[in-house]
Amino acid sequence: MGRKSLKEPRQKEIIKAFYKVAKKEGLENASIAKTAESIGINPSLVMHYFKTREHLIYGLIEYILDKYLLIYKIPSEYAAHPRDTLLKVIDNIFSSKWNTLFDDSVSYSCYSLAFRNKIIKEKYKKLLDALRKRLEQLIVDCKSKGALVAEDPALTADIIFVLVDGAYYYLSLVDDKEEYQHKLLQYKKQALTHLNFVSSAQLRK
Amino acid sequence: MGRKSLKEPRQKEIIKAFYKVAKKEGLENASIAKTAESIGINPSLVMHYFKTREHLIYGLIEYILDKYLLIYKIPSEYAAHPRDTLLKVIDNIFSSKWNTLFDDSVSYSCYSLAFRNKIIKEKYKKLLDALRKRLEQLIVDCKSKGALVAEDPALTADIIFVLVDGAYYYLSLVDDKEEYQHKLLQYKKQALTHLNFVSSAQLRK
DNA sequence: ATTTATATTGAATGAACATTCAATTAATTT
DNA sequence: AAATTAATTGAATGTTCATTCAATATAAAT
Repeated sequence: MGRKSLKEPRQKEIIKAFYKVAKKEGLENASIAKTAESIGINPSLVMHYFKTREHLIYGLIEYILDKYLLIYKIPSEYAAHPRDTLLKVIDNIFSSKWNTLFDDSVSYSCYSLAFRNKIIKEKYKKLLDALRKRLEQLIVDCKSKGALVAEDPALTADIIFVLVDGAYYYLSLVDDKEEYQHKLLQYKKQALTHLNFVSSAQLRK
Repeated sequence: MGRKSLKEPRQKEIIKAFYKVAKKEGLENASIAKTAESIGINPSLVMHYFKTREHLIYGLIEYILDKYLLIYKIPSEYAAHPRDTLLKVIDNIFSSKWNTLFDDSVSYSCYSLAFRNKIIKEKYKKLLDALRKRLEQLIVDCKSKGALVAEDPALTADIIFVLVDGAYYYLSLVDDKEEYQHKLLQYKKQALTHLNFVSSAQLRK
């Protein structure tokens, strides 16, 4: 009996609002008051659903992960063939789609908190590992079909994401659109080289 | 006439203090009051030398650059041979020396500010480019001695730093010492592979 | 010793902050 | 309709913050 709980949807709503404020003004300026005001609720309500501001940030990191995992969502017409799937995912990673998933500014700010907060560190590690695991699985699928050569799929996936993270670390500072596209393509080529795809000619042998 | 200016040394002293506070409590918690107190001066004095807190951060970024450039300082016994120099620098980059240069937490926090502040963005871009340029020069030196094959030294240097930045992005979240060392070695090998050194056997030909 | 420029202090400002607590409102069950 | 449970509000707390301004102290030059 009693009133139905609105906990889950409310929490998600608050996290989304918190993210929006952080995106606009920076995580360090994203306050509970601003968050509450942006969705027309009382600041106390935020505190009701999140013990502290830190807990709100924990929620935000889970939200980041959900968003980033969307790079693995690809149109169903690709999904039938592992090779096409993997190539499409690489396309997603090295394209403007990456930036539409989640604001890098917020992501880096959350990341920097990991250095002084164990829980955040664990959550972020989990995030990076989740992204790697999914890519590893795609590589394994390709390998089993003979579409590529990979001695150690986990390592390959890891190196690819090292490239990705390093790439956007630099690219985020590049304003010139041409330079941006040029570099992005270079980095993508690097990643593809690493993936060691078997050429169609070789496949036919 | 009038009193001698203490501007430069005082500014540097304040920046160092600011860095120390940021290292300990996080950049977002590094206040002018705490910084001033840590070196026993009045907060107003900080404001006297830095118009705003932002200007203090600008100074901090220049300080970061100075520190990071120290990876290129190597013992003189290596300096005679480009190959040894480059290898030593790679050693420096992929070793615990990297972390002693500058606190990653502070660095990432500054970096994240680039997304909402053009000046910081430019300064950080300059920082990354400076690190790349120095490495490029080392590669060019090696190339001219025939110690390695590099079609495009600038690109090679860029890719190496993409690997470095991506590597530490992940490694900063790894607590397990063994895993850390293992991964670090893997990443270092990647970097060395990219450098395309000519083997001593080939050199003798 | 007076002038001059800079260093340094001290007090005050108002704004924003996270968090608390008690009170009220709204929905659901018996 | 009475009881119950959760949602939501409102007011208040004390702290910290960056920044300001005027006042004072100190050193160098005339």
